[in-house]
Amino acid sequence: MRFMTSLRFIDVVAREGSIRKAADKLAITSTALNRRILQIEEEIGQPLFERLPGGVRLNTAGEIFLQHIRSQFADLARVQSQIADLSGIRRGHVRIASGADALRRFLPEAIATYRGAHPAVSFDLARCYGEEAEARLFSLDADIALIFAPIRAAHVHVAATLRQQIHCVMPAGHRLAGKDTIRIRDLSGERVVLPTAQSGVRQLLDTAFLRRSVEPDVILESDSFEFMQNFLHFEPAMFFQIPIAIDAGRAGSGADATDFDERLVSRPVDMADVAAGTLHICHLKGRVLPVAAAKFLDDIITGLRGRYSDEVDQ
Amino acid sequence: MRFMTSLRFIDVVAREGSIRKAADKLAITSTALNRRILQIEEEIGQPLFERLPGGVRLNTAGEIFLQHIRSQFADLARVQSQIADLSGIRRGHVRIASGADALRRFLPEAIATYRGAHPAVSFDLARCYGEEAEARLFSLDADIALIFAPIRAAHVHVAATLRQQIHCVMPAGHRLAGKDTIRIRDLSGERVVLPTAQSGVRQLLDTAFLRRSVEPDVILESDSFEFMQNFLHFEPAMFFQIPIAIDAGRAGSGADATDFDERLVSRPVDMADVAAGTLHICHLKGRVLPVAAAKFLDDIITGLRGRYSDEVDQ
DNA sequence: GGTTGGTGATGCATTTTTTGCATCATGCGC
DNA sequence: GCGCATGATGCAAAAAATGCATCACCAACC
Repeated sequence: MRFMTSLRFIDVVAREGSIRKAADKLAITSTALNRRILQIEEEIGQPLFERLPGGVRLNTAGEIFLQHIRSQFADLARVQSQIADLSGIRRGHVRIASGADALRRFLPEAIATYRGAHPAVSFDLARCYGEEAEARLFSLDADIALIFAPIRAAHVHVAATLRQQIHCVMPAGHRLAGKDTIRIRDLSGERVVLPTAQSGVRQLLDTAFLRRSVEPDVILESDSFEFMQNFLHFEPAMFFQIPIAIDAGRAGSGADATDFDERLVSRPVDMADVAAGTLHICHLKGRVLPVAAAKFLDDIITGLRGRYSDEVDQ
Repeated sequence: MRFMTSLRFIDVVAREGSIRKAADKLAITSTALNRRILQIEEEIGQPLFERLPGGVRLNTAGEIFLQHIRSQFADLARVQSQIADLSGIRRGHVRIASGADALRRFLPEAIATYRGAHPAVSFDLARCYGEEAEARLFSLDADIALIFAPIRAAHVHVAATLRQQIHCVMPAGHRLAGKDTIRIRDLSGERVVLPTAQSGVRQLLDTAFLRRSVEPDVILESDSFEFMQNFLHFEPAMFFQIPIAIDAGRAGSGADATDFDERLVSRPVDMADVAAGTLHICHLKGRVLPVAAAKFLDDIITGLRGRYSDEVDQ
């Protein structure tokens, strides 16, 4: 889009914090970029950046203008997908910000299913924690966010929620593997691997341990499910996750997904000890999503409702 | 705004229905304009106009894209006014679509008052009937509309309403001038001047005449209050209007404005005969108005509430 | 049926704009 | 004070937009 280049340049400069770095990234000279910015500032009638010795930074006017630029880009993408839609080719691009939970099994299958129906739609998947996911919605870097944590910002619209009980995962031979549900007090002194502090699962667990005055033996912290799962093959510890990280979420699959590592078992934590957390499926409030994103959002909500009808809301 | 020119060109071409005419209006050659349009169509990946022997017309993709362009312009104006606002100079531009009623006394004073406080704000005032006013909101050619008629379109947000009883205006010596309220049956055979069929006042009157089976002697139709008012100096007829067309709407002025022609009197039509109409003060639903427009809207609603507290809603 | 007057599209020379190079001025950290 | 980063600016080259002349097309009209 030729007529948008100058605006895109401003976005990049703002992100890089330096005209020269941005120029590198954009494969043009810093002088050309510098002059484009000076020109736009002149047209606006006010500077958008403050010049610091180490680079540039947006001033207030710049922040307002940048937000406008980003919304223009998002809107243009929506319009393009709408236009492409009328010619029958359902093409488009969907950008998702998701926590590691949903990203593991649920989204791969959901996206593959969607792409089966609409092969011209491409996806962009960013793994991030709640706060960053919200920021991505706001900066229009993501269309849809799946957040397993409380929603902080008022500008986020929650399209659907899914209640998820925390599960313990442990080797099949673990002394607690025989139980149907795990009580928090069973974990006292037990070797556990915790997710990172930013994760929603971790926050629920911390609350529970504190409330029940239980102190497990925390041998490791990780933000990678794959790592934790493989680690359990070598040391008989346990880690925690929510069902959506195990199930693919498709209707008809069993309580545990068929291909979940058979040497491990997953048992729910008793609801009396740890409250169920909530997976929020959201987008930016007041924003009209591109056709593809809106359709995909609709599809995953419908899919979840089919699989977990009781736990889905809105 | 250099980076918006191509988009503005598309808007003009769509309005003119011809590349050459648009080129004239834009003071460039048709070839340059033609190529800009071809280039954008190429960037979009689809034609936006269908080429007809007598010119061009938007196709569906073009209509979608044009709507996007207009919303971009409106949004840019808002952003600019927001930016200007931070530097203390409260500058801006407010575009109003209004019926003749409000345009007569109310808006001149309201605008003058506002400009007294914010001299850098300029105004644009288009006189039009209900449907056109709604269209102007939709095409983003107006920020605010004052419509004395039912709202038809769903995309219009009504910020406030003002109930207005219809009044008869007649020479002071008219045989009905002595009455406090006028009954519709009093008008049977009476010489009256009616507003044009599109006006909200006319529609209320037509209903009333029909319901009461009263047939006045319609000697004239006009859409100009000034004309009707002056006409009454020469022939003892009567015409109809709503209070806001007489009052300036300022708190503290009498029941009739001080400078209302003293050879004429205005008497309300009995409420049993003609229902009060509603003046709608509205803007486009979902749109964030520029600072100046939002402030002005707020001001006039506050002003009306002060003057007609009982009749103002929302 | 040819003519006229309108439309948008296109090749080529010209003008305008943008870009890149070299250089300057400035401020921070060592 | 020196080195090293930053953004700004003068000037020439490259790229893009523009204008002119012309073509192809269609509808209305004589």
